Amino acid sequence: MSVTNKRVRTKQPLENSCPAADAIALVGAKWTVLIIGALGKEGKLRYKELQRVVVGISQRMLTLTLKTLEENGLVKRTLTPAVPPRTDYELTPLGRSLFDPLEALVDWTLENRGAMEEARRAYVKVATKSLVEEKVP
Amino acid sequence: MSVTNKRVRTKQPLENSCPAADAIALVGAKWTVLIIGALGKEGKLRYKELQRVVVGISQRMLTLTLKTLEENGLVKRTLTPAVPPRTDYELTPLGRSLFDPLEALVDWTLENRGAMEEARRAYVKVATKSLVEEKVP
DNA sequence: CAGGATCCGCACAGATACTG
DNA sequence: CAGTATCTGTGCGGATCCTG
Repeated sequence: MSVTNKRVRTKQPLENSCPAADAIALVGAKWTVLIIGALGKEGKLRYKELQRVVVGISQRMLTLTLKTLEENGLVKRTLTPAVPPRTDYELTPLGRSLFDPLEALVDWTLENRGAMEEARRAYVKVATKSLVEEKVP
Repeated sequence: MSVTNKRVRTKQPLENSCPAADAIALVGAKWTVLIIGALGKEGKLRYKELQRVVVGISQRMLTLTLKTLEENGLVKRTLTPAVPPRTDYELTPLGRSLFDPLEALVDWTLENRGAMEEARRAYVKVATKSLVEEKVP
């Protein structure tokens, strides 16, 4: 195939459930959120800069996700042919309109991350209680 | 293991990237969005009702996702022992607070679904143009 | 520098059958 | 009814090497 590999989120076998299930899957995808976030805050970025900002992403996933985002009209790719080739990525108006609701979601997770972790530890405690209280009298 | 299988979103090898990357992964997961959405709109629902509302979900994913959501304090499970066993699920205050930003995201996808599809078709057109214009003169 | 191509593990998720 | 247990495939995603 022409791209590094297959597309991200290609499968959409459950159109019947929610009509936007696949769109949610794309929009809520891990790297999508981080890339849109990066481009939304930093503005226009080159390939390498994105790779540095979005820590931990592999070249493959960066290229792949960017390609998918470009395909869906969320990101604009500007190729400047030069001796060292230069490619800039920026949000389209559509991509920028996604930034706000996405940031709201990110803000939520940042605020309630602690509460979730606390709930998780509390859950583990009760779950293992019946076992613990016999093994550790 | 005590649960049907392994947990959803168990791996989190990239804590270093964004501190909320895993939380985003959980919160943005396909079934999470649909279940929170269902419980947010319908209120308290039983297991079977959820399975009917969230069309296309398997018993496994329903149980698994609910378990994860309960573990993270987003969903409260109320078990009523009876002749036909009855289990109700509802959002916790934390879960309800997630509903708004999540709905904003869903609304965005519903509004811009068309624009994305259009961009996708336009993208395919230019991508295959060089091929098409020679094979179909 | 900005990707493309390929190999491959492993978690996600579906289908099915079985319990309390 | 409300789950659990198991077997299985599919494709996401990382690592590595290669090109214009």
